[in-house]
Amino acid sequence: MNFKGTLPTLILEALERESNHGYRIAQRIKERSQGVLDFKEGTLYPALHKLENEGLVESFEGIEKGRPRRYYRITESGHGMLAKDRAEWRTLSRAVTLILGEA
Amino acid sequence: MNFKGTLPTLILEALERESNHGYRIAQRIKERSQGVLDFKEGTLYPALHKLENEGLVESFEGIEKGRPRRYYRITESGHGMLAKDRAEWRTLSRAVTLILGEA
DNA sequence: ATCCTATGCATAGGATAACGAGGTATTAGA
DNA sequence: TCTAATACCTCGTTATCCTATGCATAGGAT
Repeated sequence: MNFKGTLPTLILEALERESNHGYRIAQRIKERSQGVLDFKEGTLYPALHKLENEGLVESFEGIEKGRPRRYYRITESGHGMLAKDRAEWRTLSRAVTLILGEA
Repeated sequence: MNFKGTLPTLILEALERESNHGYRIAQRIKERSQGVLDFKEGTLYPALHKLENEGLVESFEGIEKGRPRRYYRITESGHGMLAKDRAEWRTLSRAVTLILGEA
């Protein structure tokens, strides 16, 4: 089960405190949502590349367990975008909840 | 500003108490969300036709101010779907709010 | 020793949702 | 008379997500 349009925001949130690599970001989203949100790899990696193209995240190479990993870190503009996205999420979710009934 | 994937649910909700025609449904969604949600006609009518194809709403012809209008009413299965959609909305919005922070 | 699962990254093809732009037509008011 | 609002509709484009697939390695089970 997933929520269209929220993935970029959730990725930025995942990178807010610490840099991470793609696979771990996806796991983190799943865990933090208690298994509800589960974005697939075919969705995650293109989204990550897009965020990088837009300058909202940067990637660098790291090594974990002797093997190369592609790590991502959030940029300045990424922090700004996250703040906007959070505000937008609140506005929209309140609007829908207003109509469908209290959560 | 809009929320991908919520339109069918919002349409069903709009028809829950009273039948209505397309244009009025869109206005209702906008009003009830205090102007936040604003689905365009190019989105609304195809969504309405799809719901009809799926048997979740039925249409009939009515007359308002001497001119024909296409009215929609929610069906039995439409009510069932609305209940499911409401539950799903709560699950998903809670999951996202859990990650992004309280509304 | 081999197989499966999980990890980890990536792309291709298809479905769906929404948007903008355009078309048609009527009514009410300036 | 012209414009805005009402009312319905379709088409082409873009974005998002999914499934399927490919490649590769590590660790545990058989």
